[in-house]
Amino acid sequence: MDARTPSFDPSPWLPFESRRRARDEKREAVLRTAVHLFLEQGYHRATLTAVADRLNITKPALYNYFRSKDEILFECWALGQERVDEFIAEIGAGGGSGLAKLRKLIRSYAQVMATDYGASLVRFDPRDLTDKNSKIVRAAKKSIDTTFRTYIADGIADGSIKPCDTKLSAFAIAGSLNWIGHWFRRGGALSAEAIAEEFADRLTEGLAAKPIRRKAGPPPEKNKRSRGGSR
Amino acid sequence: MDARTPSFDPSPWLPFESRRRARDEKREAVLRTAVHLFLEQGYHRATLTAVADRLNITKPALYNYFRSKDEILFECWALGQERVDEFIAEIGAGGGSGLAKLRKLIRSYAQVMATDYGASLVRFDPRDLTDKNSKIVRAAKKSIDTTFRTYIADGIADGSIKPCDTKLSAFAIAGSLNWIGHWFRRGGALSAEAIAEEFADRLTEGLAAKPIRRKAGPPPEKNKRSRGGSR
DNA sequence: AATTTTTATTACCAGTTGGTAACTTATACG
DNA sequence: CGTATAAGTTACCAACTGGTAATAAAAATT
Repeated sequence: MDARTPSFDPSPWLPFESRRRARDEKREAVLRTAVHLFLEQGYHRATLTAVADRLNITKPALYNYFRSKDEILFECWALGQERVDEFIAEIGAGGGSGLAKLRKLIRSYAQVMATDYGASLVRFDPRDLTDKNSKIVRAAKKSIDTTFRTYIADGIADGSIKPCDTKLSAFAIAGSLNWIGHWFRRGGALSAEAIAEEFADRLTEGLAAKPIRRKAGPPPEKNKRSRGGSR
Repeated sequence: MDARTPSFDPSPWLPFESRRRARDEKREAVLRTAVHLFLEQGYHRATLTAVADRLNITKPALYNYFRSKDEILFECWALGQERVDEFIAEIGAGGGSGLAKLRKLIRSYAQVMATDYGASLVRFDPRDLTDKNSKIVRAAKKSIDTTFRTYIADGIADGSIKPCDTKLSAFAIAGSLNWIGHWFRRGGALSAEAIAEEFADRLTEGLAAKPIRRKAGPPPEKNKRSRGGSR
């Protein structure tokens, strides 16, 4: 794990690279610890001293990597948003009907929500950020909402989705997905993938113009219930 | 921008007016102001001084009615929970299939979510409360979840709802509903009643064993508007 | 080995805010 | 009217916590 420069290293660049990498690694470690603690205790209750303690350093050391507590919060959010931007770009680049794109969106979004950085997209309060960053967050949220609505509208236009109120439908779907960030627990009864699959079906069942083709077997079977109690 | 309209003052403590209102009325006024401010600024950013200011009194005066800030928070939550308990009792007392009960539940829950006290059920963090109250909140949340699951299971049992994963279905529905507390704005384009109606349809469309009977006319039209609030 | 740069620590401060004590004023009541 | 009680106000504090020198230690560079 130690990326220290080997003494026999011929390149004068590698030391620099490794140094930079070490720094980035530490920065990331701070974020990982911070997002975890912020989620666990809540942003306001979680102190920087507590974050530092978990990293075996002291509070002022954190200021070598971040300028302020709210900057850390913002970076956590940004990492989650990055994931979202990625798959949205992917889906946008690919083809398919509006319904198909919507289902992809749901699947990907659900899986991101099941991660710490993903949860930070909905569990943190933008009002804790600077005005500037708060605006960025709001714009991103708006953009996600627009994506949902666009795909739904696309689906209505191409006939894959029944005519419906795009705004309310988008809210309904986004609500179910965002909620994942609140109840999902790693290692629980449900895997992120299973949730993603199920939600892609469930949340579009009512919207699909035609019944959704299942992977195998005839439509619904027995009551497949999962063991209760997570939360 | 829910404007603070200084044109009229809902506070019982009018600057130079008689101060002989009932104690309970004042207590309620504190809660109304507090829940509003807590939602507007977030619990931690909202100071008791700010709450008091809006009521034309000073911070220590608040302590005539409440013992602490977190007690105020808890009472706000409790008022919202009271509404929920009420309609859950009502629905439980009435009859109907599992699907019918579920739809009633969705309708009522959606409408409560569109109120300040309702939103406080999902916008406030139980970790800000004392351990004791925090437990009460968690128990209540669990109970709501159980209600959702029970109605779904009832529906499956009586044939009104297609076999499905009760846990995930409950989460999906609750998520959509809880999300209302985050985006709903009074005086916006959508009324609480319209949202409630639409959600009762949309969120059960995929679950219903048989197509839902609409109030009138053939299935979906473009941009259908649900009108006529029941209840 | 000496020097510069990076990284971490100790010590500390400032601003905020929930909460309290002492005191004052208004209302109810005998 | 005079007294008791409830309700408000002013003044204040204690504790917490984000953030900042000043400084030491470690690492890289020369």
